[in-house]
Amino acid sequence: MFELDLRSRKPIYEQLIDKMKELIINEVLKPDEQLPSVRQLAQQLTINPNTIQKAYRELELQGFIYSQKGKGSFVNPISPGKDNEKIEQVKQELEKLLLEALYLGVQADELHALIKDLDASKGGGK
Amino acid sequence: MFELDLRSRKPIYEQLIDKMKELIINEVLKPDEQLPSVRQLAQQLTINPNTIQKAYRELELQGFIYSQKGKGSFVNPISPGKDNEKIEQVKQELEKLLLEALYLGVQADELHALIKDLDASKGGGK
DNA sequence: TAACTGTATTAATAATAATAGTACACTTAG
DNA sequence: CTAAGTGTACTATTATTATTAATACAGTTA
Repeated sequence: MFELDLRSRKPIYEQLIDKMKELIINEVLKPDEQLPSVRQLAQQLTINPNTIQKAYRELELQGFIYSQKGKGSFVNPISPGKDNEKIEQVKQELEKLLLEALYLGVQADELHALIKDLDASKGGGK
Repeated sequence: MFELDLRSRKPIYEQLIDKMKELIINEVLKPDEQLPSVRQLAQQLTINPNTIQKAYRELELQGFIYSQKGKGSFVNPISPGKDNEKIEQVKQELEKLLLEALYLGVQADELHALIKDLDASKGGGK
């Protein structure tokens, strides 16, 4: 389910966070679906449970998952209009990247087309 | 010219890279304009010259600046159609962020509007 | 020549990432 | 209730990376 690059300069727990976010955003992991447990995933990836926990803690902070003692960790269903801070943050990052793309010569038309495609395939599996 | 957060978890040299890219992309720093020297900027920010050098080296690798022994470091004018790898990389990051925005409920229309604004103000100062 | 530039190297320290081991509280199936 | 699973917390240790420090060298320019 996960592929890690142990020799990357990017910390393992950050790679985990990115992969998880990707799976959640692409709805491979559905709302309220249970994630692999800290120990189970650690064994599967042959890394330390503490590293998994660090990733899960961060994902919970960012609002992507929720955890319950004794039960497990689950995908957090988005509550519209609730994550205003997060949305603003993402918009800011987007603005920076969009400016960079335009600076590099990417045409606005191409960006519009990209959005259109992504929006169309939203929720539609892949 | 630069504001650093020394107690941030983000390394100083990465903060420097981000600030520089921002200034270059927003054309506050013009093509072929000379950047502050390694030692000068280090003294101004009261950090080590090696840290500045590390940032400059990375910026050069990423194609944003070029450096010449004995002369200085300068903003690299973009050469259209040359930075294909970089463009692809930025597009990939963009796709991830756009998906996240859509997942959080941001409307496609809003994204289109954002691009339109950014594209319109391109090169027009701020 | 003198005073700038970038660049390279080595060493030491500070900060962070990752592992290891243990413990506790909670949930659930038996 | 018990056993085995869950998340969570904590301390300690090691490995990796970031940062500083001090030089040194090569090129440029007034």
